[in-house]
Amino acid sequence: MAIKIFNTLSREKEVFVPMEEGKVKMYVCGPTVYNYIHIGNARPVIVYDTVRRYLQYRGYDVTYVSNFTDVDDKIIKAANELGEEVSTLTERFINAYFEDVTALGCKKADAHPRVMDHMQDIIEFIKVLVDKGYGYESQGDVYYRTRKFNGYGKLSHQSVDDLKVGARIEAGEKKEDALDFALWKAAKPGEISWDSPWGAGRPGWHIECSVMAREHLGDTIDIHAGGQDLTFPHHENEIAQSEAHNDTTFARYWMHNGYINIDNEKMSKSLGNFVLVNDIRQKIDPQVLRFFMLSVHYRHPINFAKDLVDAATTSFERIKTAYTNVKHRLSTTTDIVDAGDWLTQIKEQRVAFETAMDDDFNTANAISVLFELAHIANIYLQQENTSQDVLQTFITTFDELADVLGLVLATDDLLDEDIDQLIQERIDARKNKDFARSDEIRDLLQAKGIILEDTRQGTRWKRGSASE
RNA sequence: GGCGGCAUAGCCAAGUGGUAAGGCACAGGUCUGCAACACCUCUAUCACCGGUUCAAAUCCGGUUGCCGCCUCCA
Repeated sequence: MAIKIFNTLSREKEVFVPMEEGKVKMYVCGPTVYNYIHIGNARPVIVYDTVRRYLQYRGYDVTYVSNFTDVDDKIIKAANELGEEVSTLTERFINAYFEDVTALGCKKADAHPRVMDHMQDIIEFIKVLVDKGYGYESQGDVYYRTRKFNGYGKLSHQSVDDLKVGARIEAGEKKEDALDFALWKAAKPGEISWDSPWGAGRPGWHIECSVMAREHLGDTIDIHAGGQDLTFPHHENEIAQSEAHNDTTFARYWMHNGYINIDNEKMSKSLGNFVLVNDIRQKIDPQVLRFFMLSVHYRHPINFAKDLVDAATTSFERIKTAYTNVKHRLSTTTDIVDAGDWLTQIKEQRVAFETAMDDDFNTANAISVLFELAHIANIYLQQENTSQDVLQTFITTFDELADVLGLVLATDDLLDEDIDQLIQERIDARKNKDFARSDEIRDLLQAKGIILEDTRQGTRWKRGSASE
């Protein structure tokens, strides 16, 4: 089965065929680092990390690049307000970014290029655009001549004339056309700036991605991804810049993820409903956040609300419990019986998982396969005798499929000595039918977040939320 | 004005022509010393109207409601 990707360019699911067999070049637009990231920023990071993981699971050698925008108006503003150097500020939030997304189970990209480090490349790139007639200087600014580029509007499926209706024309316009956008902005007094053939200034917002994608991945990349809102103008402009410069296709597959709402409202500063990953992950298990995000198809909107996250916590728990219970059985029994058709059943689930992921990374369905696997495992655990082979295959399958989603089902299995002792004491108490003492210990441990479950194979425990 | 998305059970959410996955919650039952975990059973004709078809949640037309982009934005 082939992987299909919904390509914004064609607005259709297309069979994914990378340029070079077995290799995928992928670029994901990263954050502007002037604050902690919010959960809306986190969605693309999680989604495309999952895309990458699945491509790797499928055997592709993936080169994954995601940038940091560390030169920008908002950054300059924030730095001024805090009386901080721009680079100090960005360094701080880049570190925070890595902490946040690592907690969310995202692997680092192969490269995390920054605008600061590509200033010369950017200037060279703009020079070429100017030489080719796609760029023009105007009072220290350099603009891109959108009407000169034939394909302008092909990603957002808008004609240049339709776009023009909505374009804002500011007073003192220095552009030839309202649709033109800045490649280079002249520095205002006191601002951080770099020397260029057009005077001191800094890059426009869109040029960085064109340049860094090219520097790290080449003229053409396989997958370019980002949030839905980047389609226009950001990605449209990237195409205009790169294709005018490189004389070839910039990105072959464009992926765009949907938005996150908070309690059914758009997350916005005016509503004051921003949810920072850094805050929320102190309260909600980041693994649950990831599970929650992946439980909805990436192109659909997600509504972030406490009730829904609570439900996700319980749901995710079901899978983890099944996993833990299989492990418990594996460690407490040595029964050897024939595997029967169980291995086939497990295999079927793996195939179902792949089918779901092949279909434009349908993680919602992939997760439902995990539930199905958990269900089958639970039924298997009811068997009098089990096969080590089957149990182990359950574990391996759980591990591998969950890993594609960046989820970890294993929990640490170390207990404090005194807790271990209490569990032992309770086992003895139950043998002696001293249920009063037995229940007392169970309540005591539950208060500490240890949940006990008695089974035919003995007492097992798991961590849960500590009850008060 | 242009482009696009969404509307599926109490809640969340898949499904885009063949008669509604999965999860949470609820109810009944089994298991258990009790419980927990789990298992079994029960819970929808898919916003509305019309059309195409042997057959539509799924295609076409229309209506209503919500949302996004066109301006910094994941």
